[in-house]
Amino acid sequence: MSFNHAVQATNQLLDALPPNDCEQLLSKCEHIELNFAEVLCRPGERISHVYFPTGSFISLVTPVDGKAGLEVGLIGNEGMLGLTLMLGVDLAPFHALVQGAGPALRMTAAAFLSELGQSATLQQKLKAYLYVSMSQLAQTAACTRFHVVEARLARWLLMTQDRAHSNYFHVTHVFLAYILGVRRVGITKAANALQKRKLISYQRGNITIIDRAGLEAASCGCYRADKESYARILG
Amino acid sequence: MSFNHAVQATNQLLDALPPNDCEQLLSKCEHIELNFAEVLCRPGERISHVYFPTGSFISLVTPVDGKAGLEVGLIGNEGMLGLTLMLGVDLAPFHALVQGAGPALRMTAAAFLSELGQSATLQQKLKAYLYVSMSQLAQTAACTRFHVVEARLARWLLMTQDRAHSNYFHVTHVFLAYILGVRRVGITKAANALQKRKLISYQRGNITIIDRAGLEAASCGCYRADKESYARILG
DNA sequence: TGTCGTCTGTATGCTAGCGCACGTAGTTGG
DNA sequence: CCAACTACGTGCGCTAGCATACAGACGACA
Repeated sequence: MSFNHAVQATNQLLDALPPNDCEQLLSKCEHIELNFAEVLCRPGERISHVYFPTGSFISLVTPVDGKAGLEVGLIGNEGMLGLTLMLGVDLAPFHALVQGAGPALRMTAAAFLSELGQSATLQQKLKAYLYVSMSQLAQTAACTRFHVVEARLARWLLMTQDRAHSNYFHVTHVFLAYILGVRRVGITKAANALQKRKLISYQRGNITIIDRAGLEAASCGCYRADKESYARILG
Repeated sequence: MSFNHAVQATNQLLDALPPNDCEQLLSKCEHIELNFAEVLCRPGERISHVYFPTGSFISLVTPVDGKAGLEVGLIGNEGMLGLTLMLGVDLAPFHALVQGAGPALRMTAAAFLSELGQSATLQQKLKAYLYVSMSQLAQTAACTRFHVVEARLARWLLMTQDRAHSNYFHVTHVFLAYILGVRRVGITKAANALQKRKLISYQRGNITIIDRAGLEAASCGCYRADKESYARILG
């Protein structure tokens, strides 16, 4: 089966820059391919590179009590990984793992910081993106506390569909359980419920979104809230 | 009963600045008194002032589904409110309400931004503080998901004791329930359990921490994690 | 001193999600 | 073609926390 990504050539943060800045930045980037489940950084470790996903997407997970975890961010071609470098701290705050394989642009931390000093527009954009990331982190915290697994799953599928730029992607129940901080069985039940309602189809990790509108209705308001937050600040 | 605050004269972020920068900043501040339960800003609204608590502390709450809420940050004299201004966005991301009455330093948003441009040290400190705030936000998200109310309450009491600079402070069960995103009855039970274990004493909103070490043992690891995060980045 | 409002304690029935264990269906590979 | 592995489905007993309701306790103030 083909993965059918409508791969985006570039990254929205970079696209928004003046042509000169953008070209300059691209000249410092290398094109790489991210592999599924690849770990790009671990909490507390040095950040060696920043990543601008183009056709891939990355999950930020905060580990808890050694074993469990909770996703606190999802980065597609609308964002970047390594943002915290611009706060003058070169330690990664979260676990970053590749959720959707595909192309990305990569840059060394040093090059990134140097470029950041050159382009005021880049700086401004990234600050805005950081603000949005914080808002979404808080939103996720609240969502995780108050909403049932089924709604949270629906939200996650929508967010992922947006970042995969495809109605098809691959992710197992075990993985989802880790991401959402619940048991695998909880995901199985929720996914089944969504499937019975003809919103998605699901077999051995291959997810297809069938009814996007229905899925939005099944999700909690957090999905919409996130989109609005993004649009208001970066739109 | 006296509130017995060992009131700190100043704010740690300001104290860490070179004397000149600090004086300059203080000259732009006004000394004010924050009242209990006072709302300093609402999500989506313009930020008019930034606040540096000295003897007071402030709770950041993200509202959810109109009614409920969840605390995503706690600001004492180790931090400040209005940090996001330095990201070039003048909209408040959260609800800020005064949790502990007392003195604070206040500055207009415009003055803050202007001063920020003058002092590189201030900028660097605040960026580091922002990084820590983000880490703690993620920690709170995970904590809220995985830890039981009793442990979360213990953590909150410790965090608050640190910021109140006193083993005595005032907060009702209803308030705590809102902050921790649980029912009031859940707080009642948890607080009772802690009281029976002689870790705190509690009557009509008047809390006294009796056994700090015991409380630390009763809390989840998140309290320690937060402190370590703060110490590593800002210590 | 009584009354009212605020704060805390307790009871009952309910549900989402947990831990554990086992069963089943596709997939891969010798 | 069989074995091993991966991924999904189900069942059972359990617990934390939910919603609601009501009762007692303390304090302020008339």
